[in-house]
Amino acid sequence: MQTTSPITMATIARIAGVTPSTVSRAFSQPHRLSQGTVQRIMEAVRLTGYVPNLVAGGLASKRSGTLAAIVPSITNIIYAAFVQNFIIHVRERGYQVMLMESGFSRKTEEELVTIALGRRPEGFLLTGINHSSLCRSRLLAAGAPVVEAWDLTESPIDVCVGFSHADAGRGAARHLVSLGYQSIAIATMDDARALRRRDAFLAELASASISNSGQVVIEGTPTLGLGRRAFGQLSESGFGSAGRSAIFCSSDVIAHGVLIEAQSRGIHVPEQIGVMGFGDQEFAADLNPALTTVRIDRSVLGAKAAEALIARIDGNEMVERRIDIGFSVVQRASLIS
Amino acid sequence: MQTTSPITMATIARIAGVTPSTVSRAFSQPHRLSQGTVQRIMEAVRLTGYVPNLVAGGLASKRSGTLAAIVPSITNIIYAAFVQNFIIHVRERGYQVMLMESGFSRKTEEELVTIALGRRPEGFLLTGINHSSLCRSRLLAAGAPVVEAWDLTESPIDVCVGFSHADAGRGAARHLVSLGYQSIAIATMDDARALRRRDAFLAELASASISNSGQVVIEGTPTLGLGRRAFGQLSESGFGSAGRSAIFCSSDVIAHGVLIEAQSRGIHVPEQIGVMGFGDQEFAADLNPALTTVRIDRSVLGAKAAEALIARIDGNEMVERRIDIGFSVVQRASLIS
DNA sequence: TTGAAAGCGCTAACAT
DNA sequence: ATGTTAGCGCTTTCAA
Repeated sequence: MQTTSPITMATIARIAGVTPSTVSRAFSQPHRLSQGTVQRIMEAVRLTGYVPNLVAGGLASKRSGTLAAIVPSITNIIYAAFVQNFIIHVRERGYQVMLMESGFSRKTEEELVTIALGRRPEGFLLTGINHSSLCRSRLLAAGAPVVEAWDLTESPIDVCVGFSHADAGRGAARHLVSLGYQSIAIATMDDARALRRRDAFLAELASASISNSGQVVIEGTPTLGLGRRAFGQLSESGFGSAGRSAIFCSSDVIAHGVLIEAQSRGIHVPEQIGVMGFGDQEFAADLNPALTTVRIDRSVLGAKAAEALIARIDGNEMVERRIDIGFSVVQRASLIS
Repeated sequence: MQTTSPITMATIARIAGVTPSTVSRAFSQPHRLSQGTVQRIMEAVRLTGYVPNLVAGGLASKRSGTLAAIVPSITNIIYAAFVQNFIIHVRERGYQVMLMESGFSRKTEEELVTIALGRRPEGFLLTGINHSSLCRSRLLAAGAPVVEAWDLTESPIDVCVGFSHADAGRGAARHLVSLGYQSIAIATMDDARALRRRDAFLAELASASISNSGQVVIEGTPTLGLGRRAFGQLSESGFGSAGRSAIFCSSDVIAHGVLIEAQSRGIHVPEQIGVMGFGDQEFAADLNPALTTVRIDRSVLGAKAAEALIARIDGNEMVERRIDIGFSVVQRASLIS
């Protein structure tokens, strides 16, 4: 479909009685043209409903006006909210985003990068710091600015913006310990970042001489059902029957499932068992009891990622290569304080 | 950023000892070339890491390989899941999707269509049948295939795929009536489709001589908090104190909020009040009690929309212009059966 | 302030 | 089976 119409810049030029280059200037630098000319051109544009072909423009100028964004999942609200903010910010700067979904697979991500490369985006937004080596090398070869979000590393492809998952895991553990919990379990997703949080979480517990009272690793996308099942398993293996117990979940959704399963088993939260989530998603504060969680500011993350990527595209070498947005623990009713 | 490199088809041609058109054919119709040639070309590609410039290709062939999709919100799981399926299907056919968010605003949608048009997508996926007249005329002028999803109309721009919201609202009302509910309230979002469901819902109640026992119209995006508040209002205005009561919510998320608020007020569902949602989102079956709802098959919707759009792009005029995917009522524990 | 000319990197007849 | 020749619709020097 050549869509729009056979109306091109030449058409407008003819109607306005100028040459195509003048029409081009009327769009890109109208102030450098005489007022009358610009007016005649705009009139012709209105008359014909002409919409400049950005694809052709991109080819000629070598600026596609396009950014590629690859996230693990767009149905996972945590990434959706993040990329939504990113998109809003870059749109203000005139960029269009091609959004792709890797499904947490490095292989898929690599393929998507290749596909995206074919459209010559001016920059890339990736999720995480874990990429296949072919993916890295392709990106490096392309020389396109790259922002890796949701994590930090000493050696980003270009620049990374996120927070330390180890610190977050440790922070969660410390919070539970400081509240006096002694029997602590964890229900974690199996993606790299969640596992990194888990490792630090368990290490911190160990250093506080609290033994890990149960662990469930969940595969796939976090859902209420998986959260319910995780708590079911833990509960049936005896967790919660001794001492002050709490469970840390690697996602608010899982924590929510745990809350529901506990409720349906007649186990009271936080009286009998404390529950802690991760993410501070929209719904966390509205649950009953309200969910204690680790807050990640997704809108700041999206904004910073956009800002950094655009700065890099604009050739700003001064951009910090490692932007830490931090996190915070939000204490709510699902844990006894 | 000209990204990738200065490697072009000419580079590959030189290395492989052929002309650029041969290289082009090696990608588009390798079977029409001698094996040796293809091999030499692919070897050169591998060697250099060459990635064809689809932007240039699109310009020359007048096929951008791109589709524009505009949804109300990507953080609303219902649209995210739908568009996710759509994307998966069209990718199989080699299409890239530029995803945009209208925020339920017709004005925004119109602007996005204009922006998208500049990139000459081969087709459009829109949400709903309600568009500004300028939006419609631009699309018509462009002559691009358009699929309007999530609703049905006798006069689509091109083709529509969805279900009857009036039927769905009526169906929900009938279900409640058939279960013997006599005091019925509704909590609805304020978007056009939800309001259409409400109107049919209330009309059906009236024709069954059941008076509407309360109505809350909610603005914005459905959240648990809004659902809780809606039930709070209803409850405080006396709803639920007389007769067999139920509340129909225009979204599962709202219904979930209602469940939580009822629980926190010590009101038992379904014993004291029945709750019915809309959408049958992933979590509906995992709530406690499991949520009765109207099921819309979002994966079928996404698939059908993709299928229809591609058929239109392929010039198939035989495509049905009105594809009804229907809906069904799923009875679960949140209503007494 | 505007025009002329030369591509951007590729595809698509048309030849051979 | 491959090469030649024109563009696709725009931007961008370089002139005037």
